[in-house]
Amino acid sequence: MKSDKELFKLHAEFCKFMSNPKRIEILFLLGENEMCVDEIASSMEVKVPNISQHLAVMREKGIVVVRREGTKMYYSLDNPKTLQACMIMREAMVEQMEKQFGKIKSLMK
Amino acid sequence: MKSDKELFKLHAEFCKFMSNPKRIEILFLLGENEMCVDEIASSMEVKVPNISQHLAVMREKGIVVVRREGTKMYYSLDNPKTLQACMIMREAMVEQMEKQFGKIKSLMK
DNA sequence: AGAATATTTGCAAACTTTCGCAAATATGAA
DNA sequence: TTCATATTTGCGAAAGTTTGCAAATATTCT
Repeated sequence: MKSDKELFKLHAEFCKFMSNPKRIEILFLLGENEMCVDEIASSMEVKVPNISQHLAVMREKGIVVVRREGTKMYYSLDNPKTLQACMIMREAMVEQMEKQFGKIKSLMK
Repeated sequence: MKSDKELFKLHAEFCKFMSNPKRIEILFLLGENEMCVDEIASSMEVKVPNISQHLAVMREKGIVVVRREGTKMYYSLDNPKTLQACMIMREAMVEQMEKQFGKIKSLMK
């Protein structure tokens, strides 16, 4: 009863990382390759401190893990399920958009 | 290039509904049964206007659909994939917690 | 030790989210 | 039409998020 609420709260906290477009982009990037902070930042065309802050959020939740190599910090996904779930959400979104409009037609091709 | 960013933004907007524990609880409830607003509210022990606001968020994104029957509004999930993705996220979270701590032991049983 | 490179942290400003409460709206019945 | 029930909307306060920039820290190389 009480612990259900606690579990939904943890679940929402865990999912919060997906509520930001940059963090979703990071998730997809790291799904392909382990990358260091400035590689992610330059690949996304975003300032390094901002990326570092988003990575800190993802690290706290255990979405990404980090490995040091000299002065560089290499980030990668801790569990492929996070990306898998995120991809299914995207499928649901695309199906939803197809149902309602032709929104995607201009974006996807 | 530009449209990738646009797509990540839409994706994050779509996923935002999962960043709130009450909306996750609603998703799980509606996964079992179609329900009307005050059934959801009393089952969750939350005020009706608050539930109605969360349902409006989920309706906007196309997570839930609604059907009127007299004075009652019956809500249900539009696409089972949203619940499926949310469940995979929960599995990832539980696996993550198991890796790090014994957090779940006290909550799950 | 000092310089160079890579990353993180702190902080303030702007913006967004959540919630409770009262009021508005919609339907059905008397 | 008036009343009762069910749901939504508007609004304001409190709390939380995102970003940029400067400063702090960590590692390596000379």
